[in-house]
Amino acid sequence: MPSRLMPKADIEALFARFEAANPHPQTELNYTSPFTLLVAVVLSAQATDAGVNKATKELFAAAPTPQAMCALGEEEIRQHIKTIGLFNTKAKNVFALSKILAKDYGGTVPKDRAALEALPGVGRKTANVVLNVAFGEPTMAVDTHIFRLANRLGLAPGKTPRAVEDGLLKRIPARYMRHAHHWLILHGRYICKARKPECARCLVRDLCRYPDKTG
DNA sequence: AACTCGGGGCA
DNA sequence: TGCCCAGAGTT
Repeated sequence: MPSRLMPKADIEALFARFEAANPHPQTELNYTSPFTLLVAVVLSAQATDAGVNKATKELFAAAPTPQAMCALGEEEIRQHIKTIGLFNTKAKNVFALSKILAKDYGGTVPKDRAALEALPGVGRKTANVVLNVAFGEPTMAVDTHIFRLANRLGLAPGKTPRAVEDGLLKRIPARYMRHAHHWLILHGRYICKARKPECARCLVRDLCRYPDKTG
């Protein structure tokens, strides 16, 4: 099996291109604060982004803070997110974590991995997104897109999300860590798709270590 | 590390 | 129908 590890120089070039093409990448998830970001990511688990975007727009208009979310109540939350997958569990989790944030953290989102991962519905991936996007910490959130791209491109091949996360942290230059998550996730969503990657439109095709390039 | 959970989207 | 999705929780 040929090495699929992308050379460091190529990784530099890859992110330089992403940065040139999209200097200020933004997630498509609808959020305006650490709290709404946290909830948006919790809701996005195993759900399509279009549905989550619509649901969060409604939900956050009604309740943009933990206190407001508590006042809204679990049943009302459920009604707002009824169009996305796993809405039952997610409504329960959003209500429960809002209560915890309101009671134990004065309505703020803790800038602390252990505290975040202790919240219902929040795992390592969600905690990393919040730490990176909301608080600017150098973490890499490995979701299905990032996991796929790390292996396809050869950025940090690995069998488990944690192995990929560690590899990405080591191999991505520090100055790109702040936006790497957004660049990769948008690339995975629209170009390097799971089913039919559109290599013909790919900005970094010549750097890619994916053996089955098409298009 | 592997399995379960549990809805909608899309081929 | 069958497989996938911007995962988390449990065993």
